[in-house]
Amino acid sequence: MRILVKDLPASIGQVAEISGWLHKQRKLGGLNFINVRDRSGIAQVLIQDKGQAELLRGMQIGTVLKVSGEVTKDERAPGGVEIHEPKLEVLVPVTDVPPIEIDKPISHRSDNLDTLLDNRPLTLRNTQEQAIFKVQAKTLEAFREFFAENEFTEMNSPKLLAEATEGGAETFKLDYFGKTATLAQSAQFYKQMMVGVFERVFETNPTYRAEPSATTRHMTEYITIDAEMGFINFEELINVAGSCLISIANKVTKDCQAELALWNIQPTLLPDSPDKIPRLTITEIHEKFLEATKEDHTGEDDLAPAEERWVCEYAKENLGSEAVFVVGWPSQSKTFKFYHRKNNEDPAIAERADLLFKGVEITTLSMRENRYDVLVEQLKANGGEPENPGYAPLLSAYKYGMPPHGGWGWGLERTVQVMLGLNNIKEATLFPRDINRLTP
RNA sequence: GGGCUCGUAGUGAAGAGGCCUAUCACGCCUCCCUGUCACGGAGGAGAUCGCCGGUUCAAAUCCGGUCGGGCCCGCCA
Repeated sequence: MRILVKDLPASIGQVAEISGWLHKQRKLGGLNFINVRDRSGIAQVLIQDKGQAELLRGMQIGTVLKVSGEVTKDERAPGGVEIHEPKLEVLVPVTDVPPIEIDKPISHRSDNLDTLLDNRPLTLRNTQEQAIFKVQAKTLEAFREFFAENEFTEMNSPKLLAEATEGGAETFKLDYFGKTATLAQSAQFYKQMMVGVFERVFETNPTYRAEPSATTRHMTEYITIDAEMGFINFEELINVAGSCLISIANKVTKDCQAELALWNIQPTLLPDSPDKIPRLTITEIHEKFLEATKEDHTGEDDLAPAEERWVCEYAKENLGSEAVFVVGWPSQSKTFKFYHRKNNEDPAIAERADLLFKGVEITTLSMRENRYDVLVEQLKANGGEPENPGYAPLLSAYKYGMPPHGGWGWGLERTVQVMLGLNNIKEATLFPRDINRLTP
């Protein structure tokens, strides 16, 4: 019966059977070492028998093997355990030489991204690549855990839509039985409608943007962690997002030590409570950045990427946090969406914040305007037509009782990208889609 | 969409007018090797230098075009 590589130490002295992929061979003549990889790790097998060694002649990395032999304690073996006097069975022979080596770190230089991504089915077998996506899975798990603890209900909204109504991003259009459908650019309206149902909802959903962006942090398809909650104010909303980041960072730090070590990641610096995550206004950041770099962005109603990187470094050095909430967004600006809520005391300011983490904008959160009449006004002011049938479901939810509410869209891949210090978001995506890439 | 940049064996790199019949490392093949773990040693195969055209006695190298990447900016998650 098969056991996993990770359980070998518990079987010392016994005959055990493992199955997996041939990951690496080191032949020393009468003494041959092979590494066998399964889902739990990599085991060393010592082959001395000539006949057994001969079974591997011509077998390439990736050959699927069943190996049974005596589990032996040996300080010289990695992990202190290896399999001796094995009986090998080739379950699936691989005789073609793989296009890429997977037993050592694969180049992540931007010039070589194509090789990394074109060969995804193989490059993902590399343990360092696997680590990225274990961290991503753990991050998702941490999100779900956080949402469960805070009584959010998980939802799923349609990605095939009749037309684009939210505005802002370009949408993909496709033929839908003779009509035109669009791919969802966000779950915004649906999660707001669901606030009227469950108060607190979240969704981990694919999001499609037809923006011709060519940067290290944009893709045409990515995963958004959407959350929306009712009966909350702006300060509370920010603190929930901050708590969420802290609990994710803590869980990943605790549960992914081996994976983080593979990428030489230092522990994340975050305060122990969300109210201690710095809040800086756009104006403050423009001014500090100007002072520090002599580069002037004052007066602009958004941050430049260089400012985002800089302010996170600044906060790390001076404020004990690698995360920063950017507040003080002007409501007279194209960054203001019609469903955003203006501050009651100062309507020139939107109740909106961006969460920057390790130099990248990972989340945008805002309070939503929950008053029907004001929403319709803002929609008109934004050039929208309330009569457009696309708004009907949302307006219906508003008309029949929407509490004060707010929420966020949180980029999963960007979060993992910065947690692992990766240069390009595509490195943190299994099968990325961007302006140039539709395969594999 | 704008600007800048890069395409050399399967992979990663060097070569920047003639020393190139293109170099190195990894991988692959053959042989040697009983404690390797980036094993080591000996030998071998593998590249019309992205493609098309031009300049030149001579082009991987210079020029133009083209195709395919990347980075930055705009925009955003």
